Amino acid sequence: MGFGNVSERRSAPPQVGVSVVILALGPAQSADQSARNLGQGNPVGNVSADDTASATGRPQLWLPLVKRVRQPFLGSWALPGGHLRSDRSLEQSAFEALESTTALHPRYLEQLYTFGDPDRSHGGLPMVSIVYWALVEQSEAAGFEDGDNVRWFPENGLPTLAFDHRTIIEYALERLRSKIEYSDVATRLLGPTFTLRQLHDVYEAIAGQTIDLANFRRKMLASGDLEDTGTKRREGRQRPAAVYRYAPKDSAVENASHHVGVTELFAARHDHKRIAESPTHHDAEHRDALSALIPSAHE
Amino acid sequence: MGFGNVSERRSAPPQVGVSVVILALGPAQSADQSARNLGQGNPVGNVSADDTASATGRPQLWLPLVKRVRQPFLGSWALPGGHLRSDRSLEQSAFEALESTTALHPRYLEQLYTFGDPDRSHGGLPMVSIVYWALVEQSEAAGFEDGDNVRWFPENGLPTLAFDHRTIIEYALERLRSKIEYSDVATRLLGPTFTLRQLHDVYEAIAGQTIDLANFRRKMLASGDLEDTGTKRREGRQRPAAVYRYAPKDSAVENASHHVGVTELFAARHDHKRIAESPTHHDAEHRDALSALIPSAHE
DNA sequence: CCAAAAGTGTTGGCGGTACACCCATGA
DNA sequence: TCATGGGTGTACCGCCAACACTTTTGG
Repeated sequence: MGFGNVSERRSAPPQVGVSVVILALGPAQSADQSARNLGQGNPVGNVSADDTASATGRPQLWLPLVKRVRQPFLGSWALPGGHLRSDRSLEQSAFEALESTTALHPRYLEQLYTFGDPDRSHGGLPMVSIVYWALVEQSEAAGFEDGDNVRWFPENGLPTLAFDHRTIIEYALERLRSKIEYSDVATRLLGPTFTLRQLHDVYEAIAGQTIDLANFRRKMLASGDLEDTGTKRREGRQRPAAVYRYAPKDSAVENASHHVGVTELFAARHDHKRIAESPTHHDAEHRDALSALIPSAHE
Repeated sequence: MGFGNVSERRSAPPQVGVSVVILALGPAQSADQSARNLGQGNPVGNVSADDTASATGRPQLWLPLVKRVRQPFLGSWALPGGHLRSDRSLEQSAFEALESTTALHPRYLEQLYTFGDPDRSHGGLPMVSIVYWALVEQSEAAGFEDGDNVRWFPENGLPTLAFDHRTIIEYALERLRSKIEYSDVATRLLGPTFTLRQLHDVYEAIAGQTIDLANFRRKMLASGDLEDTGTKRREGRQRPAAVYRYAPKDSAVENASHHVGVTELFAARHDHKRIAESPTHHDAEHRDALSALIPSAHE
């Protein structure tokens, strides 16, 4: 493939693209399905321990991928993305890449990392990829209808991916696992209301480990960020559970950057950490629908 | 300045640059000096000798800036940086930008964020800036010698900065404050060996709050990542303190991704969080001196 | 030259909070 | 079977205090 000789490629500025890792909760996958999809991809991080998760019907992360229509990696699955236009912000570009892939509305959008090593192009032009990750609301099977070149895959059953997209997805999952510990991202994967059991299952699914339900319940209720809607919801055929809504108290005045105990210093806490991944745009004067998805809007 | 018409600029790919926020410990600044600097953005250079440093005791963060030699923002201070070449990795580019600014050796290098909003160019060409942040070893005054177009500024006495570089620096400081809670970045600001008092002062300086010395000592020693060198060092003229070296046990085999209690899930811990900011290059086969600075190298 | 003072290094204890683990009750 | 609440033991941390070691200072 002739993309010019070495010196030309060295002097030319790299291409800039924006890609998105889109994550949503989906049904648990049975063991054999998982085995089929796993193929030879050999998933890395995922803890061996609990295949019981699928048995219990615990939800699972799914993500949409698109089939490449050109070389290199023609026919391989890849992250949704597109070129960066000079008149678009990075968030807008990521949002557009997301919209063109799934009809679902993102409830969270955050920059993940920028990949730009020269050897990641694998025969293509040198490419800098600014990668975002997004959370979309749980879609009951309906949202998982696959388009022509779009297909949803379970997180532990990914196909062979183009470029370094496998690494990127693993990194996005790490970020999600990390961020669920101190932010409200878990609620972004559910609908506007949910039961504590649902929230608990999401935490367990993403963390990949069991979490004591009693302590989880106590902690969530004690956080003051959950509001009882007063209604009840029945998941199975047992006793209905109380339905909650995520409604952070904020209070905005009191917790600006006051005395943060040493506890906070060693054990990260909500407010302190939320800004860790995205800059605070102090000078932003207008918040539109897009910026409401971006974590900096919470500060 | 004719950069072409709107449609040309819209269709053209944006420029890609790599900038670095370089941080180092330096002497503390007295109150009036900092007030003076904050006032009209007039730097001190190295006027403030170490008398105030030893007086107030607690060290402070300093960072080098370069004076712009072209429009826009000609004459303003800005972050060190340069254009991204297609044959350089992002880390290499950041490292080169760092090297061209200060003779100090970085002990830490991590991608911070990528800024690419169209309105940040302020009359220049649209520019995507991939920003890294670096920690260099404490330099006793000697390292703070200013070059022609390079000058060190204390973190709380920054001049007026070009573009959105002020925001970027604030974000880097947030990242540092956040990361000091669960990683070893504090040791990167000190030399290879240090007393617990020194380490404690760094934590207090960055966190901006007092930390109980007894608990700090207990926690640090209990972490198992500090190794007693056996030697003693005297800071003032009192009893000498034990000198430690950062030497993580790692053990690599045992702590891969085992049972992480719910404690870890809500209160972030070392190993779990360390990967939160930078991807793990599972396929990297060769680690050179540069990659030893990158957090992923610790995984 | 010696003793007390001064200043920091180092260790221990007490109390409160948060979490792991376990149990009880009721729908 | 699951929702909801409670209970106990342990580990960590904020806070306070005591002791150990080295130098300075006043006789």
